[in-house]
Amino acid sequence: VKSSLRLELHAPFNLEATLFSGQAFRWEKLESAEGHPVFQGVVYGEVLQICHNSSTVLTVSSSADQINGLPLQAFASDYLGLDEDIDNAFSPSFCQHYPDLYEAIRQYHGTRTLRQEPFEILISFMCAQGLGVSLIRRQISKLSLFFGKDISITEYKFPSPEQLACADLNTLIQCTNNNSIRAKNIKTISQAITDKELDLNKLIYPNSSFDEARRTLLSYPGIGEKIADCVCLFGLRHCEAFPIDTHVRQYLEHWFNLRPATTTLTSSSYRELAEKARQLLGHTQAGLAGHLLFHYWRLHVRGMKEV
DNA sequence: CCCCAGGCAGCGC
DNA sequence: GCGCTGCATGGG
Repeated sequence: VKSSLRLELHAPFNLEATLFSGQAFRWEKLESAEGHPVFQGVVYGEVLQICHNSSTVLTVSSSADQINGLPLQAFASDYLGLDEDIDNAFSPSFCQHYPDLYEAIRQYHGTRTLRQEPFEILISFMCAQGLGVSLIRRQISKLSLFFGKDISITEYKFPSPEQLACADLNTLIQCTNNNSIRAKNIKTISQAITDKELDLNKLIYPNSSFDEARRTLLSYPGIGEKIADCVCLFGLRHCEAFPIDTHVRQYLEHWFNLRPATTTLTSSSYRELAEKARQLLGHTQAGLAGHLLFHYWRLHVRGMKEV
């Protein structure tokens, strides 16, 4: 550990829910003998440890005093989304119409949407099609183990686009749950980034509009409406993105009686449904509100485990 | 054995 | 345009 600091919180923050609500796949909870648990992750090639010491203080330590060109404190507040206006995640009219639901979700008040590394998020959600979280996490760790650079005995940097572009296809297939189509799609988009055909940084808000970012992503094989929205929300800072997966589809129908026009989600019925959800939840923070509902639905209605 | 997991693409109609 | 199916594997 090179650098360590205290971070003052000025609004409610839920570290555990933020790291384990299904938007980050590589964070670990370290055993702590006593006191508060320490969470560890690898971001931009540096080891980051965070502990929620009290309701108003985080302790952050890292293997570097700068991450992604920012001083540790500035990086951590940005990465964790501490500036998000969580008190307004749900509009006044939503709270008025759904008071019981709003009250139930308050146990996760303080859950943020992380601003993660665009490339890692892109590949992670490309690995997430129709699989459970345990299989998704396994794929991400294998990719890091086989192709990323080792930082220490136990920690691996997530691979770069170059490393995946020139990866041995059979080794890559081993990492992607033996799905050769997925492996090939990951290679294709990694090659496009290596060749500078695709620049994810240009798609980060506000460098590009939400519509342009998702249209660009959709032009690559293996990326559909849902994955494009996940990448936009968790990796590209587009807070109006509203990913619709099987869980979201279920709760939209169960709680709000919102249904897509077709039984299998086509592009147009997906977009139509997402727009209806934005009208219900508000456009500016639809992603955060949807993420909170997603987390609550999975854990408390479906009874799934966090990790 | 079944069905479902943070889906996508290709096909027939 | 819509609906079905293959892709893969672990867990309930």
